[in-house]
Amino acid sequence: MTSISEEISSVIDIRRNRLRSNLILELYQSGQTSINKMARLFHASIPSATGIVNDLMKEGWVTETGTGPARAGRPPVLYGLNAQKYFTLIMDINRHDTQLVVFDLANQLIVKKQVDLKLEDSEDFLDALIGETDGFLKAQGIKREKLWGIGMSMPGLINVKKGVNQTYPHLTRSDMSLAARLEGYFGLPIALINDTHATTIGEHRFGLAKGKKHVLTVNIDWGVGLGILLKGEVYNGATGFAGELGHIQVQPDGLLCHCGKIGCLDTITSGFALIRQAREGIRAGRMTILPQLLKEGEPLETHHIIKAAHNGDEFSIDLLSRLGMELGKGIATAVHLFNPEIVIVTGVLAEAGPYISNPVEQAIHKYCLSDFKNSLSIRISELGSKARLWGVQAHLIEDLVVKEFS
Amino acid sequence: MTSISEEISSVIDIRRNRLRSNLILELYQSGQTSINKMARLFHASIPSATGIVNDLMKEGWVTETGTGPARAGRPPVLYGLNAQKYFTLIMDINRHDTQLVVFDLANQLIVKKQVDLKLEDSEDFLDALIGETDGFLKAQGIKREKLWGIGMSMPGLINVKKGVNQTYPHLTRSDMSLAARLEGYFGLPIALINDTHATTIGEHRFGLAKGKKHVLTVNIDWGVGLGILLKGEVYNGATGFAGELGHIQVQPDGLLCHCGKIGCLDTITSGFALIRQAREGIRAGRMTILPQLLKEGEPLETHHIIKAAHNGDEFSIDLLSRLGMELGKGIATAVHLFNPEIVIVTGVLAEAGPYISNPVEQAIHKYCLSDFKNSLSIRISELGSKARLWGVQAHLIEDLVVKEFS
DNA sequence: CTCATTTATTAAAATAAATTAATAAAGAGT
DNA sequence: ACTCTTTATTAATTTATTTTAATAAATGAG
Repeated sequence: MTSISEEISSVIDIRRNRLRSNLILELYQSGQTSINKMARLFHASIPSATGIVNDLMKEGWVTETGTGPARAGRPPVLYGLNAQKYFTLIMDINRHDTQLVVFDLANQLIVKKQVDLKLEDSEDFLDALIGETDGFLKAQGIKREKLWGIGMSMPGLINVKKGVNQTYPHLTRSDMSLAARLEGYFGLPIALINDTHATTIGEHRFGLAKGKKHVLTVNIDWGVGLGILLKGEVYNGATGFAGELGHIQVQPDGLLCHCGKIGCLDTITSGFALIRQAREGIRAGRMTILPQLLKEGEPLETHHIIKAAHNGDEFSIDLLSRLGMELGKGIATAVHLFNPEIVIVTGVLAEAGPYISNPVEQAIHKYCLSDFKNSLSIRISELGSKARLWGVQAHLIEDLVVKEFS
Repeated sequence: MTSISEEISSVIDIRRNRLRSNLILELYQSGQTSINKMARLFHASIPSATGIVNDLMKEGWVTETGTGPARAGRPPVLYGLNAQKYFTLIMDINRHDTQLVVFDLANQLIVKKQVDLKLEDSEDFLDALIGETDGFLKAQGIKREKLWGIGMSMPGLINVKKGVNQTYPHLTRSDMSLAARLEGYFGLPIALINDTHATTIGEHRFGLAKGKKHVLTVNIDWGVGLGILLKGEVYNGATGFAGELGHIQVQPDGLLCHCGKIGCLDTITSGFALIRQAREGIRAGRMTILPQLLKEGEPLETHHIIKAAHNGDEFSIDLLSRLGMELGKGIATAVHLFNPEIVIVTGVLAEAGPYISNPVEQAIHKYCLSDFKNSLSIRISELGSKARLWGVQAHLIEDLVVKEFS
């Protein structure tokens, strides 16, 4: 026995814990696997894998989930995570609203609530969020003990190490970081992640990017975000800001961006820019059905323009097409630098479907060297916002597993 | 004993080989380490690490290299690679000439020969290269048996898996890839790598980027190349083309690039472009000492312009400064996408020192969000072309170790 | 010179894990 | 129903490796 002071875990413990966490993660990611497969995958013997799986079953982490297919002979028993061992709480926050979701460990949605909380840079926001969440959990009768941790996605430059969103500094009060405050209040581990990064993980684990190693996700919402996945892992950059496609300069004599620079991509291809362009066009007397779509006093939003386009409104189609071209040019730049296998377009503007994706694809063909194009596919997300929610979940769980079995 | 047909290596062999290759790589990269450190590093016990080191010593891979410092008590014995176990042959090829270099495993230069072979896209080139190399090895009395492998760096889009340079397709004859031909002729493993990628590895292992995790290397030569190192590893992209900064469009109404696109960065900021700009200026009658620097009939080259700038020639300084600004703008784009810790400028134009680096830095300040700048440093390489040579060497050895101890 | 301190070496003991083998179980095909 | 094939289970055996401990070696400090 080692004394408490010299709590240096032994080599054997380290290796055993590594195997345990590998197994848990594999079970989470694959859904279910046989012992044979796991043993081969992690270079362990079958008895030894069996032993660990049995331990994990005793501890309630793992259950038998059925049997697999067999060409001949006895079919393998499949094991999976005990989906009810813990639940997770996901807070998905954006500028329009906030979703509170509870998942089980099989990514099954348990309960969900859409809350009318728009992200803004104030101390009050976090208080309101905590209040809403508390109410939600109480109403649903979900005890803190049944929660494994909290995952939180939001737009902005997120410094993961510090647990801070630098785009919304006022969410951090005095000396307590955003993550620390939530962690303190709920007594649960928090995983903070940028919304586009989360989407990328979701698409990689469960969507169009499954099995791919090099993936870009373009998220067109209020601004333009780029999610990057390289060698099968999310890439964050040195300080977590990688992928700021929205603030590369594309027009030297363009408009002033909210970031203070001139002619950023954001000033042309964001949801914000689209509305501005539409308003300008309407004011200039362009023919369009857009004004008719608005109720008395209702402000113009992106979904109106998308709807108009789907109704054949030439003006709206034109706006989306121009936006797509410019966006495609920006994506072409990213493609030259990252050389990905797949680019996935997501976000509110992805609802515009081919009105966006066609010009994007066209621009990529125009601006990319053929060497890049040949190995590249451009797709509109099929998972939609589910990618982001599942992405946060995957990120959270991967984080928790490392913590739990360190 | 397992029969030959069922050569499935056991779990124990796999683990042991992994530890062996880890140790060898660690010894190569660190130069020398103590057994204690290695055991801790790779989660093995001291006796077990000792055993493997002793085996490796018997096999001639490892030698004692001295003793390390000790605050108190017996100083640790340090072990290192046996530098003479094998030598490596490095072929460093570019459009001006070719260098043949033999290193030992401690990266010490054994012999070096500069060969007057300019890279060109023809079958003859490879024959000439093989001939020169043969002669070089014979003249130096270096037997094939003493060589562990051959590392080869050259510009162009290199498909590592296929062993082909797609920019110079004629180096590949009929059905034999470039790498396969060399491998066949010399009977040695070949590691092919893009020159800028090699430079990046060199700077990371032995230069300014040592210890950094996220590094960009900008190589300004005939064209603009970008070397990318993320999470401590070189990043190649899905098909090995990542980092084609030179062919992102920066001028919608610019010049036609040799790649067929319009207004690529290459058309403004490459060595080729610099000479074109200088010629145009001279023809337009700009005041400059450039013509005086040229001997009768000598063609203008980049080093003339750099020399003129160092002599205070305003025209040349102006040219370099404009080029630096444009290059900096391009780098700013890459910085937004990769969020690196350090950007290292290398290549022939790096010789221009502050005439290039100052405007580059200025442009980055102008075009980068402050979040990126705060954690970023821009440096001119201190290793120069040594970075590339050592980079190829490191790449080759890392490759060989994996092959040798699989 | 002696002591304290640290690394090295070696061997013995203990443990963990792999390997092996034998048997059982669960289907699929004939 | 029987064979074939594969997985599962279990136990015995063997091997590898860790752990422990005791001793030796190397150095600096007092």
